[in-house]
Amino acid sequence: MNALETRYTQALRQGGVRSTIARKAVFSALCSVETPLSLQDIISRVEDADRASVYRTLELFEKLQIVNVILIGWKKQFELAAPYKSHHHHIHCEQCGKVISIESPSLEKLIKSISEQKGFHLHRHTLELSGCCVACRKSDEKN
Amino acid sequence: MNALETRYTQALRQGGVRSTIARKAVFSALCSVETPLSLQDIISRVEDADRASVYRTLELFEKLQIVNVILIGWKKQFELAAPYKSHHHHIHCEQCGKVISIESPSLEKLIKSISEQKGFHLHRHTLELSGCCVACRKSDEKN
DNA sequence: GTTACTGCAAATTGTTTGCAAGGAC
DNA sequence: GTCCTTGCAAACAATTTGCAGTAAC
Repeated sequence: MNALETRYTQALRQGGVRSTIARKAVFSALCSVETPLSLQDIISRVEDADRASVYRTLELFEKLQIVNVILIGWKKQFELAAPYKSHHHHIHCEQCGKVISIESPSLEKLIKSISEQKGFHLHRHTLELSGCCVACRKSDEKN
Repeated sequence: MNALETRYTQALRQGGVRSTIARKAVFSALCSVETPLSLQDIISRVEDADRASVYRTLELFEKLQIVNVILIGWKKQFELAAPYKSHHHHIHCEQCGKVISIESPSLEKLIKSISEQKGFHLHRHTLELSGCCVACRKSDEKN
């Protein structure tokens, strides 16, 4: 069992819930990819758990802050939250669908200070950018 | 017809689509509120349009950049985009559900410069914060 | 052994589609 | 008058729920 898995098991225990095969399967599916997955993606990758359990598991994981829900285009997608995966955001190309990650300490600092100004204690946040990548702009010029 | 409606009508024309009663009804519903609305909210507020038309209309509005789709908690929600409504983001309280708006030029500047660094031409972006507001923190302390 | 969790199947809710009729231009 | 758009109803897909059996602790 690696460090991530240990941390995951502890998180469940601290949340007062059991560590089960179905939950582990969902966690592993999310661990095995770099990009976010939709609910249907996860359901089709996870043989060891029923559809209903995947729904229940993701809802739980979101409460326990094991995963983040994000909206890419029109689709809700899931990915591991920090500290299971480093904290980051995404920018996705509307033309080719490519998704790349963004990490920016100064951005994080600014977001935190804005929420404090508003009197909030910040728990989580999501930022999604979309536009057109270099490659697509170049191929557009050619045509 | 006010300035917003004129702009809206022009946007449809420029998009090469017709200005219809159903579309106007959806637009008006979004104009009449301050906070974002879910699909079901919109369907129930709009008497003049069928469910199916609301779906088709929102898809169109998103393409034409008349509305933005955002994720608040688990729910996809819609609201008017700039310039129909000033560009802003949200912070919502996980306890009482209150949603307040955020406008920050320095944040916008930073986001723009980050996407340029990544070689992207930015079309749109969403930022959603969530946490706990002052009021809820105070009432928690009492209990 | 106890009780939380799961899978299954059914119920419910959300979304999309085809097509004839109606409305915008 | 043309053809885009709508409403309707039906098909389809996604999500939730109840419950008996199973597995975690």
